[in-house]
Amino acid sequence: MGAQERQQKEKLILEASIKLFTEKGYHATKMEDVAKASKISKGLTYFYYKNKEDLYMAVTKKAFDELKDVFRDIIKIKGRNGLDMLIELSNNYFKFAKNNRMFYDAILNFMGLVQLYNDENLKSNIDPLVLASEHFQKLLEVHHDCGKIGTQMVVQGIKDGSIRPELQPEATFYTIWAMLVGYERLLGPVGFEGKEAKINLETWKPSFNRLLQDMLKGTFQAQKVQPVQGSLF
Amino acid sequence: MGAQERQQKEKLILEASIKLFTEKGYHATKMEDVAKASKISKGLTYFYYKNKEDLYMAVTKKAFDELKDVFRDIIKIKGRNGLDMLIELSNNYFKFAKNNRMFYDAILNFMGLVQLYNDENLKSNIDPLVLASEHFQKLLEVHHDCGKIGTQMVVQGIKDGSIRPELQPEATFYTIWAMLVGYERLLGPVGFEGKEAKINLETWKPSFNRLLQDMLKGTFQAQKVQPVQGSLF
DNA sequence: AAAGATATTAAACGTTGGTCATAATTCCCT
DNA sequence: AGGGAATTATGACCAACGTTTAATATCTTT
Repeated sequence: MGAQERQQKEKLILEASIKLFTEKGYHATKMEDVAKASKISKGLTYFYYKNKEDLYMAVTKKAFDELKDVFRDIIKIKGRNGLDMLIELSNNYFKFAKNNRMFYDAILNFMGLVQLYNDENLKSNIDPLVLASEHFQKLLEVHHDCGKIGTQMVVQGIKDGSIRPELQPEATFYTIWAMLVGYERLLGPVGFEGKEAKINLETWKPSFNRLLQDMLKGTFQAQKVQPVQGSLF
Repeated sequence: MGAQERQQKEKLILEASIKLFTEKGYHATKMEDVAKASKISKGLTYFYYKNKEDLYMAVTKKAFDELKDVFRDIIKIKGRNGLDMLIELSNNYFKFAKNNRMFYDAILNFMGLVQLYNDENLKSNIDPLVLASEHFQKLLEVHHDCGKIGTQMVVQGIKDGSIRPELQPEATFYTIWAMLVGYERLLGPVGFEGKEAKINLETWKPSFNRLLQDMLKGTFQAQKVQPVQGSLF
């Protein structure tokens, strides 16, 4: 069995675990379930992955890859200005979070891990085996890849005039991404009843797009807007 | 032992667990550790809390209470306009997340749970014992309390003229909160090296405050800003 | 084909969340 | 006060599950 076949087998286990994690969640999925679904013995999973959490890191890597595809699908289409790209990105980002919840949760979980990782006092809370694992290390390398693509969109927008030139591309994009993270987590599930309208991610989108435009084009100004639900700015 | 003393004992267990969760994290803290620290037997902890996760829900409730105090401390000081309140709130929010990481993580974890809870397909992923627990139910009731206080700040701002009157207070506040959530999670740990400056939560704050003002006052407009680090808008 | 490296298994281990039978303590009624 | 019911408390026990290990099979190389 060469490196090729080994990768094949790793992939088999990985995909079985993705299926199970998605269906039942991380905790409800037992290592034996993964083994059974991969048609191997339980022990062998520990030959390919250091432990359950390491396996989850591999899943997380896959999650970032998928998210990166969302970013790439947008930037690869030519003939659109940067601002429009960012607006579509935001829509697709929410779609991704909704349709790939397990992946998205893995990404957020990793962001939490990074917080521990960057705090010397808390680093010890991370399982040493995970810390040392190649999957985790790889994630530390690549978890800004999406940010890099997004930054390109801002650069593009500045070039084509759809975004104010005095903005710092990288910082600007991370600001937008931070908004997306917050919106999804806080408003995605809420759907609470405001006094004037039902508020949820769907009714919010127009407001968000508007905010984005105002921020990036610098055209924000007080104006009469109809008090229609979702029309925040 | 009346209801009073029962509460006392619950509190004892709760505080022991808070201490341990904070020190070692949820998973590294064993129920026996909690029992030992509370000077009771392990079995008894299951008399007062349905299971470990239920105990964690009680901790989460405490976390929300603490966060609510942050909100209240700001609104109770009179003589400031709504916009200034929101700006100070954002500063204190980040401080809270940093200085009470375990609590803050509990809050974010609960937000994730709410996502499952509101999706009929995923509701079953929540432990039935937790679903039925009074602590979880209570959380469902109160987890918007902070939002209500924040909304009051916007209302106040509209009244005193520091915030544009056409904004919907509730929707506006949740937009701000969503930003805070995203900033903290995404940028808090990052501290990455941008091309022009080191970017982290600290250098970001001025930009964020500026963004807040522009959004709420409607004074956003293209203008020359020095390309100083952190001065995004 | 022997030696060595790699892959695979089944069984065993150790930890730990959760349960249970039982005991101690408190409460309440006559 | 006495006795029985209700409550509070214990710690041994169990089952589940992540992880390890020792033994075996398979492939690779020389």
